[in-house]
Amino acid sequence: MPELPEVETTRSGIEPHILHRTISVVTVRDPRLRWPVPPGLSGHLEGCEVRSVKRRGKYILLDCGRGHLILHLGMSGSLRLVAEGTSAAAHDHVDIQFDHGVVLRLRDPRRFGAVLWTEEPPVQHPLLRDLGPEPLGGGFGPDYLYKRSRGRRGGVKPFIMDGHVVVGVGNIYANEALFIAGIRPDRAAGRISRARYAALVAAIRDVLAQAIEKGGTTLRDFVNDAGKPGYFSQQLQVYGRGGEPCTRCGAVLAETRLGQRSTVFCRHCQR
DNA sequence: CCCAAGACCTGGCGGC
DNA sequence: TGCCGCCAGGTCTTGG
Repeated sequence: MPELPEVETTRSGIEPHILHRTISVVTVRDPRLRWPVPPGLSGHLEGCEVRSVKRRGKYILLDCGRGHLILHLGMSGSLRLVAEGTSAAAHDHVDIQFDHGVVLRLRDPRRFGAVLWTEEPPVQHPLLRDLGPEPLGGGFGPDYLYKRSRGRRGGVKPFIMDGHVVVGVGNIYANEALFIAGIRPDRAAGRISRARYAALVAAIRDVLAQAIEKGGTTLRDFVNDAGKPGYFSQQLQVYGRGGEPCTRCGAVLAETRLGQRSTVFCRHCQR
């Protein structure tokens, strides 16, 4: 999936095109996403004006007045804006057409994404209710991570990738942030000092904010709303560089698996 | 509660 | 060229 910067880039990219616009037709070509697309989705959405386009973690939230649309892009999902009448390609599962001739189109080859409807405030939805703080917002900081980590014996990388601890830190940026902070990904989360968590928090914020600023990293599937790939991946220091030299010390970067996720780090620079 | 592993999918790549 | 195993940006669910 898109990581948080890609989701935010998507959100900010679609917002000006659909905010205060009215949904005219909803087409579900394949409802088999992570959870089935609700059968009544068209009825809920058609005739609604989009009142806001927000994000919580990696969920994109459309306020439709009588309810909220919750979107998640999974591993391979993307949202694009196309002109009404543009033919759908493979994996274009859901279209949300607006009355000004624009279609918001969800493509998701692996179908790990989600399209859900809720009539409650979306943050009360079971999937969002227990999420940790936003990494770029208040409520996330060295003290918070330090306290949350006490007693935890698992590696710090799986710890910061747990959305119930902090949202939006995916595999790419977890690797990058730990490199920048000089912390080994497999170090027990509960045995890291407050000072080192301060460095980690700064690194997480830095790497995410920079990626958002650059419009999101692209590795494979992500395409922004203009249909052009992002270009941030060449700036990655460790992710995808196992076996290559560390940009700081030149040592060969180690590659291993942690929590079943590919993990790259420098044995010399990260302790 | 914490943690590791399994589950859900398709497509692209390297190796034989 | 074809087939096969492995890998991929997430995260919910299950079992110990």
